[in-house]
Amino acid sequence: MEYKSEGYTMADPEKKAALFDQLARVGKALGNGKRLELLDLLAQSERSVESLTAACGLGLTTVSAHLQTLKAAGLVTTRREGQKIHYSLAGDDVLALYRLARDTAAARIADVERVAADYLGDTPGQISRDELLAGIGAGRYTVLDVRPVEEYDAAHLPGALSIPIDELSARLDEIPADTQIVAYCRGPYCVFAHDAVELLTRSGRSAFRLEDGLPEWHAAGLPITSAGRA
Amino acid sequence: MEYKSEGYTMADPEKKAALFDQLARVGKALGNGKRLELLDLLAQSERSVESLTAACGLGLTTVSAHLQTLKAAGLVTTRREGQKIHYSLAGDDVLALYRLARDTAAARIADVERVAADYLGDTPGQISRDELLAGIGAGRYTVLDVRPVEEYDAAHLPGALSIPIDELSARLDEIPADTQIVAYCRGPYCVFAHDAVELLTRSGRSAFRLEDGLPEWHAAGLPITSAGRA
DNA sequence: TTTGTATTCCATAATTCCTTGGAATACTGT
DNA sequence: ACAGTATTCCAAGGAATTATGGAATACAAA
Repeated sequence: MEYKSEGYTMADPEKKAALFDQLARVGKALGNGKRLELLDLLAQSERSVESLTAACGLGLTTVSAHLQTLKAAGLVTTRREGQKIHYSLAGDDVLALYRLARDTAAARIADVERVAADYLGDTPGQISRDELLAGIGAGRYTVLDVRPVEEYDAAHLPGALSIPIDELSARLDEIPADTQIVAYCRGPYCVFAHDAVELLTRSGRSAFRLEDGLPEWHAAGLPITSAGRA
Repeated sequence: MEYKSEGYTMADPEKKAALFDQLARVGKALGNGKRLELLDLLAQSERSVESLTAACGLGLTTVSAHLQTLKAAGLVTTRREGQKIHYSLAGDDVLALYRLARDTAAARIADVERVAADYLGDTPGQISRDELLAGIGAGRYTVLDVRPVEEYDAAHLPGALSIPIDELSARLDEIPADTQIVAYCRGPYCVFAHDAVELLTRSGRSAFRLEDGLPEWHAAGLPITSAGRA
């Protein structure tokens, strides 16, 4: 019994529990794999419920319910345009929170590495943001964005070429010859750049994967190009 | 149907789900009020299961189960000493994660403010870390640590005086006369400093609350005094 | 106003989480 | 070895979460 009962006036333990239960709502929102997938998508660009549904393998109403949970936790906001409602991250602090939770899991849970390797396959040659920045200055690389066009349109690395991964094999000739290629995608747990590098390498090109995706580039304070809407 | 089906080779959605489920384990661990209370305590100092049980109003086995969850998520580690097992945060990154989740909730969920006010009572006069640092240099303040002695022993602000909140009314005479008092405790959602300031003010002293607690001071990279064990 | 579409609300079943006593385990200290 | 203590494991009931169709809502477009 090291600790006294702290019984000078004794703060109400029910009120304390109510407070921490409220604070836990953010954790709860982060505590579901499908919701993390949704956040990962929203970290790229705002998207409608329908579009998110198509991308994550759940029913429409289920996705809507998850989005309600995220919204109630203050992690996402909505904007109406025409008859669609576009969800987006509520701010850069939310992106930071998502990344920190994800990276903490990766750093401290041994299983993550195993499951990630199982999903992503072999790790291709990678370069860091710093290496890419240096290489861009020297004109050494062609930077390739292999995400869906909508995400490229929302924001992309300056000077990046957009060829979505599912069109890559048919559009190889658009990539300047005799350059090294650096492909990037949504982030460290996105398969697109892995697959792109594999395909490019099989086609005889010299290709690398940027070790992080666009959200991490943005979070690092590096410049991005965004079309800006209308 | 904005997004193509991404069906070039189609990564296995089950493996993707398995990966994000793993990443979600950290969020799950943060998604329970009682576990947040435990983290808040562990942010002060390492503690045994028994000691945590006394402090949080749950059964021993319940606390043990929560600690297992936190440990499985990699957020805490254990150290045996004698017959007790001491739990502590796994690292400063875990503290950063806890703080970011908590502060995000506070910033983005309106209810938090209301429930916090209900628990903490009236907000006393507060000063920031910067103001305190400036004032210490000028010898203007007596810094008062009102947490339990064990937490003070683990780490405290340089030069702070230790008087636990439940002994404060009996030990008022230990506080140097004719100085302003700055009381601090576990953090923004701890009542101790609120109560201390109220008691001191009623006793005719000039007292303020440091707006954050020791963990935030430490996280800001400011110096602390720790006894070091043994 | 009417029609059509995107999204949310509701009810429900399957699953997982929380809490708890009692039993089992892993040590320490003698 | 033996007794004692701190902690974890186990089983079980109750509560909360998740996924899902069908109905209701909130708009926009005509």
